Amino acid sequence: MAAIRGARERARSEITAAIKEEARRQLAAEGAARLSLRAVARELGMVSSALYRYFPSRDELLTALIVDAYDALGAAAERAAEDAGPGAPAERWLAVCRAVRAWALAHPHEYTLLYGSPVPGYAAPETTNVPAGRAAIALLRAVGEAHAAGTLREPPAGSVPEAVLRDTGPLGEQLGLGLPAAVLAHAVEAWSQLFGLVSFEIFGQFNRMIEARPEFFDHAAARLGEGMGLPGPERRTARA
Amino acid sequence: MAAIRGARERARSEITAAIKEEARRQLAAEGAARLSLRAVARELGMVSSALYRYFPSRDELLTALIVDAYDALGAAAERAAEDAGPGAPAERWLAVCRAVRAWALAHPHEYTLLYGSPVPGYAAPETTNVPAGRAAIALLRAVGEAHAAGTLREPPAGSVPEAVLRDTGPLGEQLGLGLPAAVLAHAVEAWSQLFGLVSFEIFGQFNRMIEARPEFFDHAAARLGEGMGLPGPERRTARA
DNA sequence: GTCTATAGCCAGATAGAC
DNA sequence: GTCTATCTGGCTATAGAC
Repeated sequence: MAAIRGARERARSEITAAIKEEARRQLAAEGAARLSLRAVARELGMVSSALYRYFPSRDELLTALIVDAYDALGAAAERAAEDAGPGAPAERWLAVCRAVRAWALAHPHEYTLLYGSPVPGYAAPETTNVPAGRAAIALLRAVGEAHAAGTLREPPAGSVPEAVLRDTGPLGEQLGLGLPAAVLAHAVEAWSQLFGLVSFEIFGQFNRMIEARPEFFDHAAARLGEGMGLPGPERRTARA
Repeated sequence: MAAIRGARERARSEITAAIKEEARRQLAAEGAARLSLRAVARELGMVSSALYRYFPSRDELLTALIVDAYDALGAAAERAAEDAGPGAPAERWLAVCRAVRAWALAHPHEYTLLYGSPVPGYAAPETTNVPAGRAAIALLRAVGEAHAAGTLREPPAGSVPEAVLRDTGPLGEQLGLGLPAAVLAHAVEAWSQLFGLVSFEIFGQFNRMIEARPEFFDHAAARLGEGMGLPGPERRTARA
């Protein structure tokens, strides 16, 4: 009985995985807005109604794809942060930035699902919030480490508007990384700007303009880190 | 005869405008990927085949919408640059940034058409290139002015990778704004980062995180200008 | 330029047999 | 859990009358 349930559950999870895999292929070909349960079923040799046993609606399938993608991106970011090791926040920042870009280039359609245009008529449920935060937190840790070590150049007092601090203050407490509101404001700016760089590359805005994209990205991402106050490579030893 | 042709052409351009207007409404409701000639025709009380007299295919209609949107954004950016007047590049930079954001907020679905996910199966023709450049050029003029006035803090020699300079050098000559390759590299970085800020706001990534969005944007955009070497407001008089 | 009609497709979702 | 069948709607695009 237990064995049967085990076999059934394994079959179920294998079919679920196959559905998601095929759906990701369709994401590439048609885009999220035109993801079709019927087409997925057709490609898998199933009949469309059978799919409803695995995903109760098209939107649930979309949500599953989104959660998977956020988790994959988050895992890539966390791995890069760990590999970079502690003690060199600017290097770690850059490593995580590179990991984000590398993941986006390797999975452009999933990146598009996360950071491209919203899908009309679809609203992501709250369950996507935690996976969505993973990559951001991996980036913020590099800043948090520099702050904790006292090597972070902090924003001049009064330079960040009060209204913004009222947003980032509570956010910082919620994150629990010990980041002051002004630093977090700069970090959120850098975070969104980082995704501007990646999105422009993924969405083709650099076509016939920038060909040296890895170099361009590295340079821009490193400058983002500096702008946030991370100690530059040349300054690190002088301060340490 | 001439009057008849005039009337016919007026009717034609009025219908063309009505089609585009309705198509923009659909863009909002369904997204570019699901823009449907039939639905547009239905809403206008026309029959779908009649639309083909105005736009030979769905893609041509999409191209027309894209060109119109780039032109509207470019015009808004140029107007902001003119209103800001010469002599204060940082203010002009900020004014154009604000104009880009304001246009995006006022026309989120057209912004999405331009800077969101690519539409699967659609490739924009070359005719979109010139309109696409207008907003970027309006931004670059602020930098060019500071450079011409000698108030621009230029990137340290050797700080921008050679491979990037090989891209931005020819690009700068093509633009004819007299910008050195290294400055243009920083400008392209800032340009893409600016759109990162706008896209995150338009696409909802700041929901339940940043509420003071105008202040947040102004602060970030001004810092982008500073990072590009534009003279800060406090430094301007000291240098002039 | 607009119409009807048509070809040849596609979709999400449900009912009920097995 | 999968199947057939069905409902109800959608689409691009073309042919040919008017």
